[in-house]
Amino acid sequence: MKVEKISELTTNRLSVYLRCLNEIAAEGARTVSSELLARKFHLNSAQIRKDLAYFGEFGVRGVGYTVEDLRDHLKKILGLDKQHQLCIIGAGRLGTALTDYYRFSQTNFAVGALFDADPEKIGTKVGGIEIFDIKDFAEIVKKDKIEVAVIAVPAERAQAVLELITASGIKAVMNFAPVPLRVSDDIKLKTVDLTTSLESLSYFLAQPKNGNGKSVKPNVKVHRNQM
Amino acid sequence: MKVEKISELTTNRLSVYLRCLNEIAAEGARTVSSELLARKFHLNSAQIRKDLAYFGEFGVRGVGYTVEDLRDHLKKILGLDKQHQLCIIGAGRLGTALTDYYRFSQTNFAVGALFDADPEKIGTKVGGIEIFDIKDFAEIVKKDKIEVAVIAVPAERAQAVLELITASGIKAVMNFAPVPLRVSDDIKLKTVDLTTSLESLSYFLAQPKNGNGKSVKPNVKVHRNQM
DNA sequence: TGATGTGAAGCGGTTCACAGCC
DNA sequence: GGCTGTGAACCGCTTCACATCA
Repeated sequence: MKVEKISELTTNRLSVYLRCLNEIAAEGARTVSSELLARKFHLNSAQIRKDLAYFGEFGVRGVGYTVEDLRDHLKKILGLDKQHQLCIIGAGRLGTALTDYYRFSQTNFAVGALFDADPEKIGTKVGGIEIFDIKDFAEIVKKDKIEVAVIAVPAERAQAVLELITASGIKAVMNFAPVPLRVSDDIKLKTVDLTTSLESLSYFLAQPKNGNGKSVKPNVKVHRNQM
Repeated sequence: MKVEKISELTTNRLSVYLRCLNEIAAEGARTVSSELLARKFHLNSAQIRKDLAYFGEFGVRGVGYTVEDLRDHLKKILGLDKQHQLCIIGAGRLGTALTDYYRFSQTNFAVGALFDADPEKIGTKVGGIEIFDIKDFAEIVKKDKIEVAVIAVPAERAQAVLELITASGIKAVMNFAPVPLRVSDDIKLKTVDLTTSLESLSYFLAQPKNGNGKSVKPNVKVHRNQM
C-alpha cells in the first residue's frame, strides 16, 4: 500500500471495477482473480492489481480477491457508503434531461434542487424537483447540504456559475458547458463536452481510410482509453 | 508538419480551439497569437502550436495566425465542412434527452433516426424524429447515409448493439452505456460514462481534506485534464 | 502451485527552450 | 523584436516480469 496521490484515471477505473464486481457477485462467485476480471471485462490484470494496491492489500496470493470484501472496500473508498445530494444549475433541455437521468439511475446521488435565472421557470417543478432562483443558491445549498453541483448552462455563463458554486463551499463540480473553465485547485472539476466528443469522432470520419483493401487486422481489441 | 498519428487528446483540443477562434472572430480580431489564445482560454501556448503544426504551417512568425484562415483549416481538418447524419439507439430517457440536445445544438450533426426494440415506441416520434424498429437498423442506416451511432441502451444490451452497429458499416460510435466494450479497431468508439464520472467526484469528496486550515494555495489554475 | 503486490522498463503526451523566420 | 515550429527533456501512466507468499 502506497501513500501516493491517486490519479483520476485510477478512480474512474475503481468505479468500473465496482460495477464489474456487482455483476460477478450476481453470478454467485465468492472469489475472483484479477486475471478473470480482466478477461471478462476487457481490462488489464496488472492495472487492476496496481489500482487496488494503492489502497491496501485486499487480495490473497494464490487465491484472488473475495468478491464481497472487495466490493465493500471499493464502496468505502469511493465514498459510496453514503448518500450524496447534488444540484443542477440550468433548467434548460440538458439540465432537465440530466435531472431525469440521475433521478432514475439508482446511484448514491439524489437530485436535491434545480436552479435557473428565468422567472418563468422558477417555482415550477421537473419530475418533482423544484426549480429555485439562482439568487438563492448559497442559501439552499447550505440548507439542503448539497455537495455536488452540475453545470448545465450555456457556455458564456458557465464561468460565472462556477464562481457562484465555489463561493458556496461546494467542492465537486461536473461541467457540461463546452468551455474551458478556471477553478481554484481545491475544487474537483470534471468537464463532459458532448460537442467536442462528437467533433472528435468527426475528425476520425474525415480521415482517408486505409483504402488498400488489405484490412490487415480484423482484430477485436479494447482501446486503451475509451473514456 | 508531421505525418505522425494524431492522438484523440489532440483532436479534442482542436475542437476547443475552433470554438475559441469563433469567439475571437466575433470580437473582430484579424490575427491571434498562440500566447493570446492560451491566456484568454486557459490553454498552453506550446501545446496549441504543436497541435496545429501536426497539420501544416498555418502561422506567420512574428505575427501569429490569421483567425479566418485558421478557422477554415480547423473546420476542414475536423470534417466540419460537411453535414453528418447520426442515429441514436435506445429511445429511453437518455436517448430522447440526447435527441433533443443534439437537435437543437447548432452543429454539423443532424439526428436522422432513433431506434428501439419496444413495440410501444416504434412508429412514434421524438421531436419530429421517428423511432424505428432496431430490426431495420442496417437498412435505414444505409438508406439515410448515417455515419455516427450513439448508444443509449442499458449496459447489458450495449455490446450486442455495438455489434449490430459494426455490421452495418458505421465507423464512429459514441457510447453512453456504463460498460467497457470490445470493438474492432477500425471503429472509433468514445465512451461517456456519467455514472463513473460522478463516482469519481464522490471519491474526491470522501478524501480527508487538508484540514490544517493553512490553505496553502488559494491559487486559481486550470487543471491538466478537465476532460 | 497460483495469484498477488511491486520495482523497473516502456510509452505517450506535455512542457521547455530555442533556432528559425517574418 | 516577436512569434512560430520543433527537438529534447520531462513527467506520469501503463505494462512487464518476477519476487513473494498463502
